[in-house]
Amino acid sequence: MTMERGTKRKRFQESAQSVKLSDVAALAGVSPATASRALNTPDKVGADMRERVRAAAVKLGYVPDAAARALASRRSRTIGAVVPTLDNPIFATGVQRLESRLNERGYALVVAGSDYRVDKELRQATNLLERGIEGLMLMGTEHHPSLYVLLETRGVPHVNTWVDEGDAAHPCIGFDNVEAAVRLTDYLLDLGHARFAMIAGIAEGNDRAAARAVGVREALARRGLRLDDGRLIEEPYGVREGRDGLRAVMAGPPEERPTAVICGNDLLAFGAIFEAAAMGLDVPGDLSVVGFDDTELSSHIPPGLTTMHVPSGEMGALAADYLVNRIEGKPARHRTRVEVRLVVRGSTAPPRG
Amino acid sequence: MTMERGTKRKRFQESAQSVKLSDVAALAGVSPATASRALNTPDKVGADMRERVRAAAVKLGYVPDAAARALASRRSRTIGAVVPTLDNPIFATGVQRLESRLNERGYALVVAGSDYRVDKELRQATNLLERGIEGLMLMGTEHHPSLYVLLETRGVPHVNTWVDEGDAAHPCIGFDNVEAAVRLTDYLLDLGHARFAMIAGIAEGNDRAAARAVGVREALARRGLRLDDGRLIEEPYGVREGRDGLRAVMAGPPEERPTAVICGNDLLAFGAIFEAAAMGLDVPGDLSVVGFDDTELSSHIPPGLTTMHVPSGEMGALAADYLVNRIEGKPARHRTRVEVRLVVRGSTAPPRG
DNA sequence: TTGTATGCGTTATCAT
DNA sequence: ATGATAACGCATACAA
Repeated sequence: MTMERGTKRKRFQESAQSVKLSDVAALAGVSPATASRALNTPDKVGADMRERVRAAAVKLGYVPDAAARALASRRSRTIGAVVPTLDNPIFATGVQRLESRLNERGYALVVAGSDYRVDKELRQATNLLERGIEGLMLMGTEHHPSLYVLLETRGVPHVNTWVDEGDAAHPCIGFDNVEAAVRLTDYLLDLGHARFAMIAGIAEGNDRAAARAVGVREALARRGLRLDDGRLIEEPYGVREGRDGLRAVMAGPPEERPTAVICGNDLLAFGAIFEAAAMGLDVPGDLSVVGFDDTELSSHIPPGLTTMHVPSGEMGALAADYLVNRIEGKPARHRTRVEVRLVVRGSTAPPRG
Repeated sequence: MTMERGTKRKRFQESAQSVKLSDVAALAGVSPATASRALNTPDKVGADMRERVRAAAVKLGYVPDAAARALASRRSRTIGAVVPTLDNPIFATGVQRLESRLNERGYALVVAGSDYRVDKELRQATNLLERGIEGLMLMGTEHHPSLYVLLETRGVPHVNTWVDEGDAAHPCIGFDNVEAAVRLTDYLLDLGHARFAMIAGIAEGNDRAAARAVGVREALARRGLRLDDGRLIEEPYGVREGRDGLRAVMAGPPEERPTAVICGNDLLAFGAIFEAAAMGLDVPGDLSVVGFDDTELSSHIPPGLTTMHVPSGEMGALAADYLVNRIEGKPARHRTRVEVRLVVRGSTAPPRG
């Protein structure tokens, strides 16, 4: 007994098989090649043809297979982003705008988190690269060396955001964190403050946090001042941590305490403000507090947080445009600086005396 | 003159050609099939073979082509999420944990935003589907009808999060927003409040926001109370909007004003608290304010926000597990409820009198 | 355990 | 302007 089989049969999983381009072509009575053209490059095909194919596609509910398309065209129309975490609202805003702009340009976004660790960042980026991303958005300038060679090797465009690399070693969209911190500190110095403390972010694995601390020290040094022992503490970005941090840097006899506390970001500053209140300290009467980033709450929280505004969303959108332009061979600025600006609100005042 | 040509040559773009599996196989002196197995299913191959291939892969810097792999295996190891926006920190946290868990399980995440619009949600989901996602996380229960048929047709697992669908029409991970709002309102009622106002989220395109308003009304109705004219206002989620909202619902003569304001989420509640202070109202002395979600700031902001805690991160992680389990044929609970709990802090007090 | 052959669905080359 | 047809790089059914 001979077993007859069709020439074509499903070989692997039977798959709730969806309609493919050849089905559309068949229904429209054209070749797959023409169907492909009708759908992707409508102007390179006759008007009637175009419509027949389109109609067939709609009728069958045709959905192109991205994998096949990517394999054949070597284009995934997907870009990747690896960010420290989405838990910081300021990063979330950046990713939000990145996706939004990417979407407008016809690209999808794959995100991955690094937890502020260069090794995990490398793993995640490798992962995304394997998945065929055509561009990569990174945060900061401090990356695993292997990451750059990987990117170079595969010829995948990338941008470092939240930083402005003076040597232009890599494409970047951002600002000089050192200089921004200097400006913030200068503002406080000009107000007359002389005793400072800083609640910084964790420098390890976070060049922006490190740079901000450097900027503060630099500005103080220029005026012959410094952060005394115990007046600089590093904390993970968070409100709870800001409270802890404030308590730590306010240790010691009242007359030696700082009159101004500079926080590595606004979350820390919120915590510092809350803790100051809990300690019976008046902000800005007894203590000035400044932050960094400028989140939605910063302008509303009493007494209003003086902070350095960082255009997070703008950087996300610019990163999207940069990457897509590079991918599509359009002109793209290698280095673009965004404006950070000091926003003065109620949390600062000249020291008494 | 005859033009001789090699049997194999590059046909399309010359492409900074990366090394492919066959290269690795050649170097290792095995067939591509064996190389594939050595890399993907190490246990189905000899130990020495395994090592030789691995070494060759490393030496050549082999990076698999996800598109080809996806096409051949019909597996992308990618899941998608379409969320209203990443700008709400509570959503960002959910996505963060989703990605984190997905990563642990070997999957990547593609995110897209819907801006609270079902039509955009459909477009985005379609997009992700075309890109080969194997699972989809959605928020809420109100989706475009076509979305469900699409998902059904392609046989792609999905979950609705932030909701608990009583009829179990679709897989879900979340809680009953109506009931949660009832509990929150009951708490206020038990305290003795009798004049209420609500600053709700925009119900259009947001079933969670709508459900919360329903819950508030329901709880009030059970005690013979209601939201008087002008005491219910819808605002987009935001601090600024919370301020505006408070001003609106506090209109009228003092003796008719509400003693309790229920906010659709914590951002609105923050705004309400700030605006109350600006109006010279003491919270909770003159006015009780409650929120919904419980963000990082809620426990720190003076006087402490009474709110319904929503385990956003947990839902993200559970969604990841659900989707991956479904994809990999492992058992997965169709409907899982997460616990929301009332967190009482300083922003509420019995009305005077 | 390993090799051989084929097909995944699409785009692009070439000829018409 | 349209149609054949060969890759794209990999994983799998099947034979050995």
